[in-house]
Amino acid sequence: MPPGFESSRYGHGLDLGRAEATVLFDVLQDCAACRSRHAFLALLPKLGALLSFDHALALAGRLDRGVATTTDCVVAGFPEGWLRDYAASELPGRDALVARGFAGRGPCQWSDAGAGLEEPNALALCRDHGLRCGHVAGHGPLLGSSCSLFCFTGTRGREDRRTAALLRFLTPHLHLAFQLALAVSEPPPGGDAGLTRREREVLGWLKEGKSSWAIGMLLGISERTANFHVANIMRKLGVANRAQAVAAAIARGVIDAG
Amino acid sequence: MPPGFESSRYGHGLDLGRAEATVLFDVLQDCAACRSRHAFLALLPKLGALLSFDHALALAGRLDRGVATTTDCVVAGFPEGWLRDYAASELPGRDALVARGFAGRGPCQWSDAGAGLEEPNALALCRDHGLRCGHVAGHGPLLGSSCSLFCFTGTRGREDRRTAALLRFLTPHLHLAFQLALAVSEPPPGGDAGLTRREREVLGWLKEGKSSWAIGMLLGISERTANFHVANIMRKLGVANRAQAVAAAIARGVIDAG
DNA sequence: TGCGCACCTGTCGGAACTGACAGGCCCGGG
DNA sequence: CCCGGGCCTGTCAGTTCCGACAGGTGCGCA
Repeated sequence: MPPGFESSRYGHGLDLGRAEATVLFDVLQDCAACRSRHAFLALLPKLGALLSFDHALALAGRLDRGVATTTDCVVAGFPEGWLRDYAASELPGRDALVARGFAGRGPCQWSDAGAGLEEPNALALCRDHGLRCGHVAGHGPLLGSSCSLFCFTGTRGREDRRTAALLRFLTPHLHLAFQLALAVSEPPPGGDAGLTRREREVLGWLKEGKSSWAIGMLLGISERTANFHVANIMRKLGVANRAQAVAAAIARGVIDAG
Repeated sequence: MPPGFESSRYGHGLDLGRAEATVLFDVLQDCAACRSRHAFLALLPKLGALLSFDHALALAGRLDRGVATTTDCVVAGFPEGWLRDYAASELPGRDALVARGFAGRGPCQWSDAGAGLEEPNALALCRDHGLRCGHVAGHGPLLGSSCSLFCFTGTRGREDRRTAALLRFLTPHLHLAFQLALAVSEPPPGGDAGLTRREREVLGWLKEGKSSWAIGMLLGISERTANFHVANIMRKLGVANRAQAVAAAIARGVIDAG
């Protein structure tokens, strides 16, 4: 009998009631179906039944040698004042909470964040704005190179091990949902750009660093024809050279990075 | 009160018992934490408690103008004979079940697959090998361009609407788990290849199709120095030219396709 | 039968890339 | 203090790319 069965409640270590289990299933379904910023935004309030918070914030970005760079964000109900003060502060780019989140070091809550959290961080600013409780959880890069950070805060809220366990469970799903939302919300302009099979084939060899002559050999056509295909590829993708063509083709999913 | 609460069982439309709900949570946690083919393989048997099957198969590939190409697969317990016969048949590359799955057209089971499913497909072959029940579910490209297909079959098994609903719920999570497993199981050789900040900066402009002269302008250095950085990038990545450098950098996650 | 399209081939010249030479400045660690 | 590394600059020769010219074949469709 699996360990979870010993408890009268559900989820390994999550200690969920029946209503919460149903909400969680709902949220997980939404996570996998998240295809826009709006869908992601709509997903956040549902978490309120599980985590109990007033405001939520999701950041996407990168962590490079300990320095966190934010590239995108979705805000759900954070106070205007807080946002303004945060932007005006020295925090953006140096917030230790963000760096910790992007590193995927596990959830962290206001009550335990004080100890062991480097300065500067947004904790004091949150308390100044009356956001007395909160959780931050993040995730490192997964399918792609982008990290995520999720912050749930407000005047009330539970800060216990159960909530931490729930966040630990949810964060990877939220990360994937967020990445999906951001990836799909900016759809590649023009899909596959109407590239022909031959042109995709040529792109595949361009990606491998082959010269026109080599591509001609590989495809059994003349070097000139390989050049002809490359020119058409560049024209259709609207790019200036082969390097950009490869990047654009990968970005649009015409070929994969492999 | 959300609709799910009206039922004495859990999950919107999934109609799960307590034990099944716990298994499902467990599986979902594993999905988000899946980092290797082995982890994905270990995840499949757990589904047995929910779907009841003997053999499982996961395919990754692409769908191009209705033609499915399989690039990778993970097999859990399929009979040797079946695999041999399938490989020897005309099916690989033309199996309508695979094409349907890669198109993400929703789960499909043996009992209803006969009607409306194009030929050729693997159904007859499965029945020949005594695999009398089964489900196929697939998913289109999500974070990346790769599609997934999951096949659960055996001599026994439920083929009802509840199982279909469960598969519909699970498939996106399985797809992401599978993509994660494949993406991470072949780690980029050498990580960031020891590229310096400047070199990553140059790569970012290469990706945009800038010439050496333009990169020099943009970075406030001479054209020659830009060339110097490009040469070092190509040497470190072990590639032949800029186009391949861009592809390799994206594949390794040094820069993103953006 | 004509039309569009994918695919193929050729030449030419200027621009860009690639690799190898040789050197300079600045900074941190042994 | 020297050494290594990141970063910067230069020259030179050979290769490759890129755009624009002008064509040919085969296939499906109206």
